[in-house]
Amino acid sequence: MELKMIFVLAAMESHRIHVDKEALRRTSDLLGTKMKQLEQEAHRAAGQIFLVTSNSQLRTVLFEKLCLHERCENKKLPKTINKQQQSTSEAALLQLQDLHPLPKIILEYRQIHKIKSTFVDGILSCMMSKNYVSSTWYQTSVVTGRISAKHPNFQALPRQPLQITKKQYIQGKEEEVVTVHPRAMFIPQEGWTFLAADFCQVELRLLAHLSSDPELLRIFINPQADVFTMLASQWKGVSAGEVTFEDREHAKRIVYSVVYGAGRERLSGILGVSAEQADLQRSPGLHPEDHPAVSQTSCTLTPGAEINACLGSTSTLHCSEFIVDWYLIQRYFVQNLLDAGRLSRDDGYVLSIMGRRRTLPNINSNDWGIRMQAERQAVNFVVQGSAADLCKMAMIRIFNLVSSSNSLSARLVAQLHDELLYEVEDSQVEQFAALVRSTMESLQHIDHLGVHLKVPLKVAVSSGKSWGSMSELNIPPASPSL
DNA sequence: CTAATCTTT
DNA sequence: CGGGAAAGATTAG
Repeated sequence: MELKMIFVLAAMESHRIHVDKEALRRTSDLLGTKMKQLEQEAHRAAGQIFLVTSNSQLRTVLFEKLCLHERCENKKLPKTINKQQQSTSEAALLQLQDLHPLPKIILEYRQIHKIKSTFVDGILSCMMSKNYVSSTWYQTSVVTGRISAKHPNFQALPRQPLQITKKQYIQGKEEEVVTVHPRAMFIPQEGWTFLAADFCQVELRLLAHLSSDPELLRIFINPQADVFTMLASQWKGVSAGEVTFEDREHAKRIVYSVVYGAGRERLSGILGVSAEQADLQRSPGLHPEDHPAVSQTSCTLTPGAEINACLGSTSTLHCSEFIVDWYLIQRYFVQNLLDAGRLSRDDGYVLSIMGRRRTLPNINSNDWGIRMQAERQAVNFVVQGSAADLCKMAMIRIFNLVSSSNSLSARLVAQLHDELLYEVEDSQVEQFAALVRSTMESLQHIDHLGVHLKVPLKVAVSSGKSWGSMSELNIPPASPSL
């Protein structure tokens, strides 16, 4: 499979992705002036001049000059990993933001700085005198078998636009809100359209298959609404239609965090609850040595109620009429992998669905922390690695179909792990969309590799005239047998 | 929780 | 002056 991938990646790498260079230059200037404003505000708030990008200088201002840590003894402020210094991380600044104006300014500055340096100026530097980019793609740099991209890292461009308020110094003008969206800078060539095909909840479907959890299987076998939307709607107590992008994303993070073994600290952070709040009761019946992450913390999502994080209780996240015990899935998944022969303790390796292997020498370590980390990596590898296998197979099959076609001219532009981005001639969009979707969904069964997933694969297709403005494309479902 | 890349100090 | 580690941002599940 990886040998066949070489041709796919070579074709993708030689494709020129057009960029609106002028728009990129304009946003660079815009963000530059905004950052200068924020820098001045920061200096004024601090009462001195300092390098806003330097965390060590910020630490001096925040804790030695303003002594903000002395004013929040009830809160626990994060420390740096190595030395036991006060951290200037996002979590720390969020704790401090009500005590002083400076933390908020720094948070906004960092957000804009990241966008400007990496996604605006960074992309510009990848273009030199051209008006297009071509990433370099790697097949061997990710341990799970995913592919990665460099210069630019196409897989890490912000998905959400950034809103910034532009201060107007012209009399009679109101403040102007401008949205900056790096993805919108990428445009197809004249007469062509971007088409994206996304494997829906692919890792969760693989988790259902690999764990054989009946409730999780039922969610995917029955034609259902989006799982994360359902979870988010019950969590927020609103209808599915009212769930925002952020709500769904939050629910998604909670689910993946729990199944991949997040501990008390991490989970409380994601839930937006302090670790102390998550540390209320300890159930005497459980032994933390056996299942540290799960027995220390678990979360309950009940319809219309807010999230409770508490120690020792079992965690269930209700999903409409389905009640999925994510905690239980997490707890027994390592045993599932051992039973299925996907994880070998004796030989210290783990296998993906298509036989990709990762060695895990620490799976038998005497050090509890090291051993548990290897177990989390085992769980994550089987799911993430299997998803990577599926996506690579899809890329190869679609590549071969296009190559052997007389009419199709679609080109692969990028791969975003579970999503394929193509550039298609306007007249071929619908035909190609149907082909991509049926090819991807057919990977539920791959006879010669012995792959037979217990749940169907679902693919969502969208198209647009820029990468920043893609809209769902409704195509008739594939009908293999009539 | 897992897996990456990129920029700055 | 430059290599490397650390921190903190982005992405994907």
